[in-house]
Amino acid sequence: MSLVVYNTLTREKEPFVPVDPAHVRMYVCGPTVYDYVHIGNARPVVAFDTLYRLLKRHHPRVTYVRNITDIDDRIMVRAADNGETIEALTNRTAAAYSADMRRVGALDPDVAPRATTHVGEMIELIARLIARGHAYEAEGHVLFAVPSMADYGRLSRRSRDELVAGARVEVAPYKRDPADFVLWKPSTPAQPGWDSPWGRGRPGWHIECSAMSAKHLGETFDIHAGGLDLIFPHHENEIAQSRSAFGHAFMARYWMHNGFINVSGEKMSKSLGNFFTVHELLDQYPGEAIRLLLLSAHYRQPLDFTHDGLVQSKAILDRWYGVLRGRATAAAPGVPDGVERALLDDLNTPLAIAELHALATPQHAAELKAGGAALGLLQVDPEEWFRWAPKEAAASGPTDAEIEAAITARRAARAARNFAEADRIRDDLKARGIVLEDSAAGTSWKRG
RNA sequence: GGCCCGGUGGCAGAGUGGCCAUGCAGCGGAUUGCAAAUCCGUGUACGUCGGUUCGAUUCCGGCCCGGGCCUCCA
Repeated sequence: MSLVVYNTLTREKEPFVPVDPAHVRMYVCGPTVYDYVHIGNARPVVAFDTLYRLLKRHHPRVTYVRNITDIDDRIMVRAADNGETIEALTNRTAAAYSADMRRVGALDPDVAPRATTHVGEMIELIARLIARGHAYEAEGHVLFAVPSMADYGRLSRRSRDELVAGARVEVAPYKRDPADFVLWKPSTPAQPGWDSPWGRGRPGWHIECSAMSAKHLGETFDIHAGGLDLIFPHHENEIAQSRSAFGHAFMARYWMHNGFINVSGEKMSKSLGNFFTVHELLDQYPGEAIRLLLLSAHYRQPLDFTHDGLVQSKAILDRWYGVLRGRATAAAPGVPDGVERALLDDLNTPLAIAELHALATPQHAAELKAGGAALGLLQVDPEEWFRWAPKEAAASGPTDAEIEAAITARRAARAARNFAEADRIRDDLKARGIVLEDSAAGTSWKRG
């Protein structure tokens, strides 16, 4: 069994062959940290976290880099609006991002580089592009000369001419070619900036990923991933920068892109305002339910976001944890074949989930847990899972001790065949969000 | 206008040239003091019109519908 991935560069599924078999390297574009991320931003994190886990099972060494963009005009605007420093804003938001991503079950990347600590590398890269005739200085800006690259546009399958013809924005007068893009731009004294050979300024959007991937992964590497909307211009321009600077035939061998989360058929986005932040969702649903929902559609397909979908995901996890409950199950060694086979086929997580359903029986509990691990699921103690409650209910609902006391009282009532009282206790708990389940072994409960 | 993706049963969502996806919901049953949970059973699904084929939801073409990108965007 070997991994096959869909490569945006060729628009085909291809066998995954690492550049260096001893060391697989992947880069995923992370967030611009000016606010809490929405669930759409969490999709690539969860999808490619699943890929990271898979790669680690099949290769001796994997390095996963997920960057933090902490210099950007939106950050500058937001910090000014909030009356806080850029550092305070980006530190706070980046910390919230890491915490939220952990709560949806994502492993930490091996390296989480920040743009602001790599400005030196960016300046070096830009200088290199100028020296090689791929970039030029104009009015304090440095621009990448798109016509200097013969096959610019290969990833997004657009020609320079098409881009120019379809352009929706005004072309800055200092550009030699309308398709040229900014590598470095000047800062006013009030704006954050760094000294450079071209004066005090700050980097353009795309250069950071070229600089940071080269530093932490090398001039070429295996997988570069992110959302569909990054294909153009972000990834196209990264390729242009890195290949032109280093002279290689490719930057990353495989380009993987996840589809969008939709709301009522439309892309979830900050500008449309139709988004839910992961942070607020985590008050209402367990992170694991959010993760399962994100994995329940194939990563390249659109996924319609609904609260009902989260409720369903939680119900599925309740069932699976119900199988594990009271069984002190250790995960079986390895990953069940069906699950692994599904994942190796371009991360077919919905099929892997179907395999998990087939394993959701008492006799397969150990495999269920092992299969869950491959998807980053089912790893907490079942009792802990069933004690989870939405933030509000957790604050106002009965404590574990109160529940246990009520169950004891009910057991006494049942023993006395006082079913009216037993049912009253059960209904009372139900009204407070606690569901009781009687079995031969006794009564268990869950927060529902 | 250019370049891309999609349209599968009530809903979610895989997949395949001929046979079961899977889950949720619904319905029937078992079990239960009653429930809950669990278990068993239960569905003429593949946008549309043509073509290729012994046979197409699956391959090819047209059309319709929806979505995305075209320098803020996961």
